[in-house]
Amino acid sequence: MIQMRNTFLYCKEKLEKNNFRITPQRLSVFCCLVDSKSHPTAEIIYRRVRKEFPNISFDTVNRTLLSLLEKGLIKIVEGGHGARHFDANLKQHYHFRCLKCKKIIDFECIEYDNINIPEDISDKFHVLRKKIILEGVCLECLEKEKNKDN
Amino acid sequence: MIQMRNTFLYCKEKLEKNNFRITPQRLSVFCCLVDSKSHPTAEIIYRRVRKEFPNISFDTVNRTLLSLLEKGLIKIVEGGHGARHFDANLKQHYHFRCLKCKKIIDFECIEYDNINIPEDISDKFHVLRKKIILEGVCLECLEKEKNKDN
DNA sequence: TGACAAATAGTATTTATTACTATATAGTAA
DNA sequence: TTACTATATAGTAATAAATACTATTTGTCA
Repeated sequence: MIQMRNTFLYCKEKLEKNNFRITPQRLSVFCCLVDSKSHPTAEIIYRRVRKEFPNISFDTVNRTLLSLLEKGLIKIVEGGHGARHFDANLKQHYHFRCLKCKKIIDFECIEYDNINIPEDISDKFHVLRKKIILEGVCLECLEKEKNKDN
Repeated sequence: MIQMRNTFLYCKEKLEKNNFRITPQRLSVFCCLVDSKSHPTAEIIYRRVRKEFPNISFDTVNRTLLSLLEKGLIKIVEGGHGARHFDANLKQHYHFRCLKCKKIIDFECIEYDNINIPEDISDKFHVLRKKIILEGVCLECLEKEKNKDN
């Protein structure tokens, strides 16, 4: 994310621009995700926000995430299994998924930024975005495999 | 799929090569998916196979799909929502997803086949495959939108 | 043909997602 | 500052998807 002065101000501004009411819960959920370097699930965000708002409900967290998603303020990172992950990094980027430990790594790539949309697709569909996911095994998991075999 | 003599023989052969026991249920599930042009969910396959095996259990269908997946005989097509979809088309191809009606369209693309793996990724990970998903709105849904507005 | 590892049916459990309703609150305008 | 109202929230329930369990059955191979 373009080096921001302050998560709180960034979030507040974004919410205002998108006609959201500024509630402490909503700000907290949004800030929590923006500050997160990984890709938390709704459940994880729920647990974190509860430290600040002990009786926030899961529904509020989830609903907030879905409404932020709808306005394009956050994105979903598909894990390929289990609960969905959220991501507040709006800069074009791609993901590597480890099939063993399920970790998801972000990366940027100019080549990928510039790939074309095939004509037979752009003829028939209005393409809004692209997702590129590389799948494989991370070095840690490869090591573990090796040790097992010996 | 490379024009196959016969779905049944194709499936049987693949199962044998991968040390699967040849059970009628397993063959039926696999054939059902291979014959499907779309990307059915486990639930859909379950309903279809039940016509042939009225008391097959959902667990058997799902377990079969997961074991085929593990051996690389089939793939998962992520819908981005709801239940996961399966695909027996092993030829490298990509997907367009309509964000409105959720339909998933296959397409092939030589440019995409040839994109490189960034060095900083191939250094740190053992990449096995890539997924490219284009997202947007299909023409049918665009039309529906227009009609609504008027 | 008999033995046995593996697969299945039937069902239960867990996990993830979405929905509901009474109450509370942010934003607005008097 | 206060009162109003649409929206958001807490608490909980319901639905949907994925996985797990066990007694029984069935492929496979000797």
